[in-house]
Amino acid sequence: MEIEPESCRVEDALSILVGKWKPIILLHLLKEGTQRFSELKRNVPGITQKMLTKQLRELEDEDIVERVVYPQVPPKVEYSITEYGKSLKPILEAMHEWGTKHMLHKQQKLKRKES
Amino acid sequence: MEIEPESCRVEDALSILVGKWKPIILLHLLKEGTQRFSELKRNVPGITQKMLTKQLRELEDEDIVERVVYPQVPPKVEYSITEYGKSLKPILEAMHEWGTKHMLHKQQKLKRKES
DNA sequence: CTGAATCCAATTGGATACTG
DNA sequence: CAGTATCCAATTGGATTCAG
Repeated sequence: MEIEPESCRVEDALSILVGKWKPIILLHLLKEGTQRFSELKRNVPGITQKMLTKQLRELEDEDIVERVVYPQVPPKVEYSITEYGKSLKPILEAMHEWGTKHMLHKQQKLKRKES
Repeated sequence: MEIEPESCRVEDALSILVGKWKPIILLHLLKEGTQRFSELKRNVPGITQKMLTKQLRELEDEDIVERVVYPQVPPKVEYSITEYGKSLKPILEAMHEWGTKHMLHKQQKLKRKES
């Protein structure tokens, strides 16, 4: 089946995934299930609080991620993938698979250049 | 199958597709086959010469697009998707399909808010 | 613990003019 | 026709500080 360029919705899916940390955040939530803010922060090396908050908010706005606040002191906030969000899993897997092959492709290209 | 977040290659695939005009350029090349620079420019409404050049160069660097220059005056340059580049097609289709559903999802969410 | 606010650097995209 | 070059605006990401 052909996609008509005029009615292309690739960008709409793309915009959900772009953001320096979104794929890895999603993978963690898919793998470990519900996680607290601090757990995610620990699991995603290098991310700052601001960025983690921002990326989670954007995913929440698109109904990909659910945020549950426990009104207690100190605060406890849990994040998880929604059922709807899980529909992204095949796409993430396809991209991971393609990306893995592409890394090999680039390595081989580099080797050809060297010799 | 689970993707280990530590070895995630989603970003690598993502980086090929990101860029304001890349998906639509790829769709045109997939649909119409080989196209001249000026044809692409006409087919992608709103794009500037600079942007078209830049996006095509980036796709070429990743071996997704092939560029053939005919040494004549006035110049003629043809672009096409490589065989390797065609391996992206299933991903583009999956994203288009997901994106289409996501637009509906958002519309319905909006309607629920209104009522 | 979770996050908002501020300030700044880097990247990306666009308008325009010029060229072989 | 198919670019390059320059300048500028917008967006994105990061470091740091403050707060309930």
